[in-house]
Amino acid sequence: MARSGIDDDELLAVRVAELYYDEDKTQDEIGGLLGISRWKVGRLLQQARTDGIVRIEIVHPRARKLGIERELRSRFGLADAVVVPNAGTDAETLGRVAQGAADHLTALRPVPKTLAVSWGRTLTAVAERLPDGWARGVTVVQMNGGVSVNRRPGGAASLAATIAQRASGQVALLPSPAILERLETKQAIERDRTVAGVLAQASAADAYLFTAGVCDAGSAHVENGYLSVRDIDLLARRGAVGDVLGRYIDADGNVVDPELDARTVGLSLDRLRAARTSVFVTAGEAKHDIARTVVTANLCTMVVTDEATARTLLEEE
Amino acid sequence: MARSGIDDDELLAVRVAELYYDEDKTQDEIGGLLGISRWKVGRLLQQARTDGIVRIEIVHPRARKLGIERELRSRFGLADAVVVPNAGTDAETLGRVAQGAADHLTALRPVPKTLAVSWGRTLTAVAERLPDGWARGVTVVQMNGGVSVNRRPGGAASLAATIAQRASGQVALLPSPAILERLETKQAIERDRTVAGVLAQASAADAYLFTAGVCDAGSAHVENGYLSVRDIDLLARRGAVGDVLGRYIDADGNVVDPELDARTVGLSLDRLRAARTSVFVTAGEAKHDIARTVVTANLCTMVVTDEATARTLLEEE
DNA sequence: AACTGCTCTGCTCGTATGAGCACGGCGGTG
DNA sequence: CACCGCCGTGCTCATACGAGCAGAGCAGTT
Repeated sequence: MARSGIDDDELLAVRVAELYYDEDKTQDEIGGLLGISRWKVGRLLQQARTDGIVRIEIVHPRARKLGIERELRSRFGLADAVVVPNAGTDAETLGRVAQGAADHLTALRPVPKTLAVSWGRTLTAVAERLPDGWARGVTVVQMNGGVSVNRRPGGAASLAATIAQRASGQVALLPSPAILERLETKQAIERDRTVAGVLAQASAADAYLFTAGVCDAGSAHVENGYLSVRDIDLLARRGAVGDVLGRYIDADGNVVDPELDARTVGLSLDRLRAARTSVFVTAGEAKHDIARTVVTANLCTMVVTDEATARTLLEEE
Repeated sequence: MARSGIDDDELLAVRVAELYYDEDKTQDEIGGLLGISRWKVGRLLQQARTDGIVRIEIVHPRARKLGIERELRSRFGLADAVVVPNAGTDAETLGRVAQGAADHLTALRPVPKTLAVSWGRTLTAVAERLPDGWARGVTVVQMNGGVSVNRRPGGAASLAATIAQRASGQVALLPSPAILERLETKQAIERDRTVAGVLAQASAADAYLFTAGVCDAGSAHVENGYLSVRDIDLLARRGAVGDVLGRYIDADGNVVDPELDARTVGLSLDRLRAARTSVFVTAGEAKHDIARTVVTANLCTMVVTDEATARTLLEEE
């Protein structure tokens, strides 16, 4: 049998770690027990930690991966990052990420006077988890068109309203479809006083909170009739990896179909890119590609996500 | 959504644990950062450890489960116990247990002058892992009959010889089958000077090293023709859970078939039970039942096994 | 209201621990 | 052989830490 590469010191480190962590002995006691100096015991413990013999893990739904967060910040020049451990199911993971985003938003300083939001299942989950009084007097503004104003709880309007209400603030809804069939209609809607006002407010927001969608037939845009399955297929063929604020982009962050983009109501990606504070929330493997795009194309200043997504982002490019 | 029972202090504990273990901050720093006293930080860390929020794990093939070992000792009044973590496969787990047994044997004090051994795949694995010079001048004696003297390496004889050789000692082989067809033959063999001498030596050994077999058709007794599949079936029907030194016993440790037992060559279970030092080595789920019997029937003073087996033993009876 | 028991807090103090340094052995080099 | 740099060791010293205590709040009881 081939000798495995187990060093003598390594074995000693294991013994020491057992005595220290499992048996709660002091380093001094261990030294006496094993016939080595207490300093060597300390060094072995350090070695055991760096070699991964001793693994310290924080097991909690609200736990965060600070090491990965640090890497994300430095690699992508982000102002902040929140990474939570994956759970057993995607739904649970989404819940954790949403909770992380809610916590992050609550702790965000300076507190935004105006917060622009997009919509989607992810943000709905975030809104649900914001505690009452997470902030005071925040005006919440929709920044892209979407499902109609009075919809089931969980719709775009309800989501924005919930966030505002729990901060005892106002909400400014954008009464417009996400994408219009004709350019002229879109231009007309944008000239509407209400719509123009909301967009102007969104443009001047202190902070942005948004998610991204994947480019597939299950998208909310298809579900709501803004796009057909054929449109999606065509976009994918042209390299689209997903959408941000209803705008479909390729892996480099460029708009795939400028004509379609011109018919899309909402803030421009350039405006988003210029924001001082924009929080991107994403969870799940399906969104890895679009997440990579959002982060590398500098569409956000902060990201909230799960560990698996974060690790994918950090894989050398 | 139902509020989960996550207490405020628990969240704080998670936060504290992250800063302490992931970020290597001091408790004082953390206190300043979170606006609590450093003593509270210390208390939260303790709480986090006892609540299982912080899990410290020693990941190494040679690692041991000292906590479980302690429980085994106190529950069953054992002189010592060695428990190693399970590996991915049964073969690997067996290797770890064997390594644990080899380490334990090497460290055994007082060093036995005479060591009686049984045989089996498990003990073969132990012998392989004993380092040269694990002891000096130990006489190794077989304590039950078995496969013939000169067999493939890994056979009963080779196993005992290996153990002796690596301790620069002598070996005393028991030249006898495990089970004889007729009682008279067995008695005749026992009268043989060599056999009687070896058995007497084994009877007076300072320490015993043995394993147990399960009662199924794959047993070495069937393989070697000492028992037929029908015999095994019959034994199982009469409550046998396995064999120790070739003697089949039920869950309470009683010999199942006295007539068969009388035809079995080797130390009696009572002699084994009376030993001051007897090390029982077992690995794998298949042997859980017989392992429980050996331990509860006081057939050993020390046990070496895997974590899964140990946990099974500790389940309330 | 006064009392009592309970929990939670922040403190004092002795101890355990980690950073940094000086020493000694060891192998390579002129 | 002397020399030198390197690694592993055990030390000094400052500091982080935990045990255990005393006081504050708080609810229930008389």
